[in-house]
Amino acid sequence: MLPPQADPGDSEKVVKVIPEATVARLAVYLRVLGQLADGGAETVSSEELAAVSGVNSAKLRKDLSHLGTYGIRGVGYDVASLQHELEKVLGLDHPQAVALVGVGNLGHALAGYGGFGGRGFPVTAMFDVDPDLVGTPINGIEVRHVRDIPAVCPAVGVTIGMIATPAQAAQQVCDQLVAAGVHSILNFAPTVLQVPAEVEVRKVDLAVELQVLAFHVAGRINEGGPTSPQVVHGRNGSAVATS
Amino acid sequence: MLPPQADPGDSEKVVKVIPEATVARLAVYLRVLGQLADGGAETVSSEELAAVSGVNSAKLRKDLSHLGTYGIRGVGYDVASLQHELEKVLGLDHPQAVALVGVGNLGHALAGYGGFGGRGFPVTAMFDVDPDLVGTPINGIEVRHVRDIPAVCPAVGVTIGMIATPAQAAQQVCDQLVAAGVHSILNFAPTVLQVPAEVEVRKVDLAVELQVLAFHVAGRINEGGPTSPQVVHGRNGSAVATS
DNA sequence: CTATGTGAAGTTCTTCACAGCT
DNA sequence: AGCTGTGAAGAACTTCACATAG
Repeated sequence: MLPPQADPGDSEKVVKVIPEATVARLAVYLRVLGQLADGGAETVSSEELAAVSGVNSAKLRKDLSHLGTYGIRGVGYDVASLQHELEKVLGLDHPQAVALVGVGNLGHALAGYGGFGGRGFPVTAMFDVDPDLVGTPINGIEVRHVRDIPAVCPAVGVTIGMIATPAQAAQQVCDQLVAAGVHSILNFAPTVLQVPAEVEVRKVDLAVELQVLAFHVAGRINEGGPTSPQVVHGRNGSAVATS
Repeated sequence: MLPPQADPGDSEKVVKVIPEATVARLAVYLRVLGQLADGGAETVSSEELAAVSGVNSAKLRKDLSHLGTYGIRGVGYDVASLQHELEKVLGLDHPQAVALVGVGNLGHALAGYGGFGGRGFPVTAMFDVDPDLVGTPINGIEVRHVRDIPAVCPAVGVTIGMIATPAQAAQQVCDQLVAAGVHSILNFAPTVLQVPAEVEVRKVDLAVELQVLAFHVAGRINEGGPTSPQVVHGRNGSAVATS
C-alpha cells in the first residue's frame, strides 16, 4: 500500500519529488492504461505501455519508479492497480472544480468538450462579459458576469481556472481568479500572464504551436533540395535552419 | 540510422542549429515584439523583452544569439528588424496552408479562431465525415469528406494538418495526412499518434493539461496546512507530492 | 557606462546497461 | 528465463557572470 520508508502518521513528512516532465507523461500513461483495461488486458510490460504511449521503455520505467515500486519483475505492471495509483498521484480521486472564463468561440467548445466532465473535471462555473451570454445556461450551467468571479469561485470551490478570453482581457481575468484563490490556471489566450510565484500557469498557445510547425516546414524546404537527406530531428531532436 | 549531419566537406553550407525549446519561445518573442511595435517602441533591451515574455534575460539573449548577432550593445534590439528576423526564421515569410480535419465542437472553434488566418496561417481545407457538414461552407471554405484528403491536400499545397477528430478516428486521419505529404501535424485528439520519423507532431492535450494542474493542486492540499510555506516550483520547477 | 553575447557552471531530463527480483 | 528498477553516463537546457562592443 504505502512505501515502507514512509511515515504518513506523524509530522515526519516523507516527500517524493516527481519531475515536471514526468507528471505530464503520467497523464498519458493513465489514458493508455484505460484503453488497455477496456481491451481486457490484466498486465502490461514497460515495453508495450511505452510503445503505445510514444516513449521509450527506460523513460517509462524511470517515470513510474518515482511513484514507488508497482511493477512485478519478470511480468510487468498490473493494469488496474497502476491505473489506480496514477489517479491517486495525479489528484483525480477528489475531483476538481473548473471555472471557464470567456465563453466565445473557443470557450464554448471547451465547455462542451467531453474530456472534462467525463473524466473528473466538471466545469462548475462559467463567466463572460457579453450581456447576450450572461444569464443564459450552457450545458446546464448559467453563465455569470466576470465581475462575479470573486463571489462565485470560492463558493463552489473552484481549484482550476481556464481562460479563453481575448488577449486584452486575459491578464485582468487572471488577476481576479488569483484573488479568488484559484492557483492553477490553464491559459488559452495568446498572451503571457504575469502571476505570483505560488500560481501555476500552463498555456495552450495555438499560434505558437503552428509557428513551431512552420519552422520545421521551412527547415525541410531550405534543407532538402532535389536530393532530400534524412531530416534531422528525432522525437525531440534539434532543428536545422539554413542561412 | 540517422546520419546527424552530412559531411561538411565541400558544400560549404552554414547551418545554425536552433534548440527546440528556443523555437517555441521565439514565437512568443515575436508576438511580444508586435505589441511593442504597436506601442511605438523602436528598441527593447533583453531585460524588458524578457520580462514581458515571462522568461529571464539571459535565456532570451542566448535564444536570440542562435539566430546571429542582431542586438546593439549598450542599447538593446531594434524592434522592427528583430521582428522581421524572427518571422524569417520561423518560416512565416512564405505562408503555410493549413488543413483542418474534424469540424465538430472543437474543430469549429478552431476554424473561426482569429490567430490563424489573421497571422499567416490560413485554414485552406476542411474535412469531416458527417454528411450534414460535408458540402457546407464554414468561413467561406467548403467542408470536404475525409476521403478527399489525398486529392485535396496536395492540390492546395497543405503543409500543416490539424486533427480535431474524436480519438478513435485520429490515427487513421493522421495516416491519410501523412500519405498526402503533410509532414507537420497539430493533434488535438486525446490519443498518441504513431508516425514515421520524418513527420513532426505536436499535441494539444487538454486532459493532460488539466491533470498536470490537478497534480499541483493535490500537492498544495497535501503539503500546506494552516501554515503555508513557499510552494516548491519555479517557472519550470519540480513538483512535490506527499505520501 | 550600458547592455549584449558567450564560455563555463549548474540543473534537469534522457538513455544506457545491468544487477536483482520473480 | 524475463522484466523491472536504478546507478551512472550523456544530452539538453538554464543560469551565471563577465569580457567586450558600442
